[in-house]
Amino acid sequence: MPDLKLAKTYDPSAIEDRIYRNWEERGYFVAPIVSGHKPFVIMIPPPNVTGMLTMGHVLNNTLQDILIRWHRMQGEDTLWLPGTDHAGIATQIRVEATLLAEEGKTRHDLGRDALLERIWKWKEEYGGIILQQLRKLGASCDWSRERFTLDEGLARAVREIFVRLYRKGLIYRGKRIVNWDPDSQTALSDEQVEYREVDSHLWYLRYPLSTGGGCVTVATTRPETMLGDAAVAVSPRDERYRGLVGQKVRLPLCQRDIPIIADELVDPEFGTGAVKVTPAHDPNDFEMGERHHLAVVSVIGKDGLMTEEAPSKYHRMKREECRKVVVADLEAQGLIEKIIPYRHAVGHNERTGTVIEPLLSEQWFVKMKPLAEPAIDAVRSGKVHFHPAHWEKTYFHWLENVRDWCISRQIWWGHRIPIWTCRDCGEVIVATDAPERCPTCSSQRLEQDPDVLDTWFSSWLWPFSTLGWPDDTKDLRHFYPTDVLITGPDIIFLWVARMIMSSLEVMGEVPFRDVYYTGMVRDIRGRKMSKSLGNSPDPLKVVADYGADAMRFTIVSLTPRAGDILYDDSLCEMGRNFANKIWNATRFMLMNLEQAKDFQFASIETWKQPPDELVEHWITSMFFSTVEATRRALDEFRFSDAAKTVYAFFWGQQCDWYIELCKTRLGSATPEERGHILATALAVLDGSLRLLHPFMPFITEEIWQTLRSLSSKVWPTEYQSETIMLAPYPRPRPDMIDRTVEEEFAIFEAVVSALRNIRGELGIKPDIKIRPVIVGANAERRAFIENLMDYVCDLSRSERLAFAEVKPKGSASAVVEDFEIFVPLGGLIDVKAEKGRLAKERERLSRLTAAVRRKLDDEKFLARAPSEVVEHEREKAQEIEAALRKVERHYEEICSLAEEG
RNA sequence: GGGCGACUAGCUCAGUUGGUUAGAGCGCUGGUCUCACAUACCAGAGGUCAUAGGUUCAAGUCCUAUGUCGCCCA
Repeated sequence: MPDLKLAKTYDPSAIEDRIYRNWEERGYFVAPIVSGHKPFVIMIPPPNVTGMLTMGHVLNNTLQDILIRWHRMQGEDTLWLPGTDHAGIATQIRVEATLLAEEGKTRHDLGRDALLERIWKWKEEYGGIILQQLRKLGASCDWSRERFTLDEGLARAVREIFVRLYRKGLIYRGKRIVNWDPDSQTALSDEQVEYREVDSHLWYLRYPLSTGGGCVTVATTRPETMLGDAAVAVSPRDERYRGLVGQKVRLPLCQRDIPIIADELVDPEFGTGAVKVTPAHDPNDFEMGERHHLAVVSVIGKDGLMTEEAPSKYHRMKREECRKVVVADLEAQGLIEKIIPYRHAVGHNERTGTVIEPLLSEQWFVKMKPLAEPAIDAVRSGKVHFHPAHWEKTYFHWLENVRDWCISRQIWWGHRIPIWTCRDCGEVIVATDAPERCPTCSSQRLEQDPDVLDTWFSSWLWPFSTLGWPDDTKDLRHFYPTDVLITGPDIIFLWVARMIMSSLEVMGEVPFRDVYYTGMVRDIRGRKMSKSLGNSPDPLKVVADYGADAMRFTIVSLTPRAGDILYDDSLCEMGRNFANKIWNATRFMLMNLEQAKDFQFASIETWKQPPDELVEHWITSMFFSTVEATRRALDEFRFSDAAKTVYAFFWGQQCDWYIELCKTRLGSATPEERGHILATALAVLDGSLRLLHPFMPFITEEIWQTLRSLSSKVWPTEYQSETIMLAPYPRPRPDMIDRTVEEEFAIFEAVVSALRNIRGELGIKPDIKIRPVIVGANAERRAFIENLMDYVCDLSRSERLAFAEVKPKGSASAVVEDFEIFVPLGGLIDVKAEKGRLAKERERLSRLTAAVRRKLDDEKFLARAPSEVVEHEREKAQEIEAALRKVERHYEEICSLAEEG
């Protein structure tokens, strides 16, 4: 017999780590492969290897774990595959910073191989902390299948798809304007650039006409780039400048003559209608430059400093400084017409915040159009569903306007581009494995492209590369395609859309059927969590303070169906209190168990039929109603509904009513009866624990283990499972649901509530027993109440209820259904309080009556509303009006009593 | 500038295809240490559903406009 003396309050810190260790050691997380079994698979969105756990991760991973545990309990071959991505730029920057701080060296001092060695060492030592942190949440990931985007297997997948796309002509090299990060000294894709509103200025520059007479004024947000101007452009429809097109201006500070051109791209409304054209430093200008065959003058270099193509005065100036100097120089020459404050969007590196420089550069690109079309179809045709569905619009809009993807990065940490060039004959070789010699000239002097690939170029293969692709592995055959993806909408383009594209391209199948987008976790005032605001809670501290179950349950209950989630640590009290409630409900049963005899336990789902006893019949029906509602909510990704449904049952029904009623029953029970009562109560508890397990894995396991160890005799087959993790999730039993019993029980609840209301409102002391009288109950109702008499008395602290034809004088009163309850209070009655009570009730009923009458008096309503609705309104009117008449009579009597008194 | 979303009790949110008396948790007020739990129990107060129109017999729910806030794209 185990120690049943549970602590009075639940202490999660004492058990969570122990339970998790046990789960992991026993291999419960490892996904089995059983032929014929239905698999259920979720791939974790791999966090950065440099990452630390945030509340966003908590939300995201809790939802994944709920689905995973739910399906695992249904006997499916359930795989939740964890891992991290190598976060090319972020990781390299981090190690470089340490290198500089500790040794005063740059990466160039160290060289490529040595730096990579350092990064790997850093990764082994500090990388992937977040995966350790996930264990604290109770995440049931299959750690035996953990992957890293730089693993050899995933590296092969990256090279394989590169080669395939290259050979199909979908990967090409091109010279164009890219998003350049001058700090990290690398290109970025369009999706990695975040546009932020910045308060700046609009500078109006005067460019003198080469012929002498007059100036053209251009407006610009970037005066320093004027050194690289190749033209001035106006709209072809702009009358103001018609005569000037074809003429030239003399570019100040450079003394170059540049043409005035007309181009459709120019917005005549902007500034003066004339704009400067800098093909090397603006994507639109680059396009214009190509159309008009303009010179490309690169005045800003890859290091963010002014180049030698700029006049010598400005060489090696920082771009920010150069702006000031150029403006001052122009000012000195009287060439600044005006400067006005101007707010506009400036591209920043979304991770580091560095201001992006549009720069002409040669890079590798993926041609996206051919990949986008099947990806659009996949969602449009319903092969992939988005939840909430409105994200489909965003997805379509991006894919329909998709631009080519710049995939090369000028850093060292990442997948090296599998392209080699022969130094002797110039042959370009693309291969999955490093070639020995040039296939054309047999030279061994081959040089690999120095660049690496965008980290997302490995992440977009995640759903299948993690399972072994390009090999035909057992895992790939059994687990692909996956089922659900849970992620934030911020990476819908960076990741979700691209996974769909790559999967359709190489697997010919969608990577997942459902995508659930979480909201963003904000602070309680609705602000983004950020380091500088100091408003990001540490999830591990929350776990220490409240318990992982409490945090999980709270965050799931808080997550809305659409929109962000406003979070504060103190909200976790809700989850903590709930865990404590579960703990104490169990404690109650175990404390009573000691006196039970002939204890026979059977899982609630194995019962052949509903119990005969009314209370048990009712709680069984409520339980299976809850099972249905919970499963339906999970099916539809309504996580908070699911959590609240179980909560409402456990607390509102099981604890507030069922257990309270058990107390009454146990009070007068024989030892044999006690055994039966408790076996039923424990069966309901067992069922609700299994229902709750995906949400609160630790406490449910802890209690379940206690239940399991209670008896070696008669256990349901479910208990042959060593863990609740693998016990069956409660199955629906529609035959056990009885709406009639649920409705009947509601009448019982109403009687008790009415009596409690009278006690509470009239301030009747708890130790005074009341003697209620029921008037006007028909034989059926009377029998029903007689049957539940002990319960009513206990819950309302009443003497045995009497039935009468005549109402007792000097009573407080209430109307329930079609009968009346009176509580004679003799001299004790507080007439004023009772008058107030009745007046309030009268008001309420009058308002309702008026509303119903308004409808029933409306001929159009009677004529046009469906007959059921009209009928329903009629019944409602009768009921309410009957109740109102009774309450009015009671009110008058109380008033006359007051006069007598 | 274009698109998307949100607006329901003091706070955070439910409210299924229009039709039971608009709900929950927290907070608040009053009462209880009632033998599982004061992280609890019992009772109560609190909402003209952002605003203005419209459709309909009927609108928190559908349509239009406006406002406020948030996100995405340009």
